[in-house]
Amino acid sequence: MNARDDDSAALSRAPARLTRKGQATRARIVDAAARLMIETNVAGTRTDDVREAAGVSASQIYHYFEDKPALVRAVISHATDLVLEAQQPVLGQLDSMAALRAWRDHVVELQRSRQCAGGCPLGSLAGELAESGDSARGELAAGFARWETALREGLTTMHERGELRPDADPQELALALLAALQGGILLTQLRRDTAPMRAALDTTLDRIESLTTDPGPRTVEAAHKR
Amino acid sequence: MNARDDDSAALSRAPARLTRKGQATRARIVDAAARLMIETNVAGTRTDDVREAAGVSASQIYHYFEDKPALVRAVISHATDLVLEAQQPVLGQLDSMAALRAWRDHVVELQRSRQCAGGCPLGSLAGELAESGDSARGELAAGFARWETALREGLTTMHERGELRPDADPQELALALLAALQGGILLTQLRRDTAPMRAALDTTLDRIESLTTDPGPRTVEAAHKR
DNA sequence: CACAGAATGGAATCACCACTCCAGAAAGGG
DNA sequence: CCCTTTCTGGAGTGGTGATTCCATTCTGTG
Repeated sequence: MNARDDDSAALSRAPARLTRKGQATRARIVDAAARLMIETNVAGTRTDDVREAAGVSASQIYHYFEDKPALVRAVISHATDLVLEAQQPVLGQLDSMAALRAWRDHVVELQRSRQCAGGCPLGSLAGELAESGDSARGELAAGFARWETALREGLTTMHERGELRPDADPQELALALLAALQGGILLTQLRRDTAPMRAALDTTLDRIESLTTDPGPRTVEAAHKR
Repeated sequence: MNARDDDSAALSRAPARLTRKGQATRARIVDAAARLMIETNVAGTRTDDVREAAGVSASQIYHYFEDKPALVRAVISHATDLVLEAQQPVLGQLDSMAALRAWRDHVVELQRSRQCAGGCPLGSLAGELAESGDSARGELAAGFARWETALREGLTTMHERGELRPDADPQELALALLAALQGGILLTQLRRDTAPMRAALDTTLDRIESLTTDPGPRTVEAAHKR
């Protein structure tokens, strides 16, 4: 989704120019670090674990990154790419209730397939790093902003087409959807059960559907009032 | 809310009987540890920080707790008490839309008052410890279960009174509300702005209101269809 | 008030882990 | 194909932080 992968500057200590081989090594380090840090946690991941998983020597890591925090920043950015990619292609076309419901099914299935262990890659990094410095927090906020944008664009399209009532706010609904997903996954992770995330997403989607101008009798409200 | 504060057994290494003075010291340790671990994070909180903040000597901590994980478990339980207490008395009577909206205002104000820094005490512990062992995860799940119960009871009361439609599910709505709050706070923490948590909570509360049997023209739907 | 168990101080230990150093191999541009 | 720059291996090392030990002082009870 994002060829440059992460930083534009100042994240690496490495020389300005990276050899083809160097780029590959750097990518392997970020990839391995991301896997480990996301599966368990950042604090518990030692540089030596990364070293082994990436198949590099100790000095490599410090050849490409200033220090551990710099590596963590690269991991956050990479995690954002992973999360957004994992939701494609459906995330790019969230402009109908059917697409939104399909997206919901997709993310629920994603969690189910990993036995509800591990949270959202970006969300679990956020929980651990939110108060560990402004640079990490900014990186995380930027990641979520990209995600929110994807959600908002679909809702905005529906809004502009007149499929959502004029008084509906795509921005607010996108935020609510993202929050419902994050909170839902957290509870799902703790209970090892998808019920919380299903409840959270369905409730928010039902709300969105109730703001739909579509005359179809699909909402609970409509069914009730009929 | 909970006099015994946390464990019933096996959390302490301390002798079966605690002196009055011993109880006070133990409480001071848990209290200091909780403050530090919640404000920043668990991994970054050293036993020596706790020692200093609690005004005890190093051996005290190990007199009362097996090891750091055991202390962390006690902190989780204590954090649950703190969170639930901070929402009283409104949390105990969430049996009307007015009460729910008041609760929403209360938790938003709570975040605003701390400049949106730091997440939910229980939520941030959860994000950091969810994959750090089953005992911690169980303790966290238990904490959220207590919270969810409080929310569900209010909604169940409304349901039984007939203020919510028969097809509304208090259990599901309580879960959705808790998830919206957790996800909303996480995003709010990252952005240092209450907008995400307001969006998440309002959207979920609007959904609940739309499941209300109250004839009053208070919902957006009602206003629109009028 | 004696004494057994509990509480305390603080120095010492001990493992662990991020990070450094240096020497040598590969890359790639002119 | 030479020479500069980048890449790599791997053995340190310095600091940190969890945990222990033991001597000493309190507490509460019979």
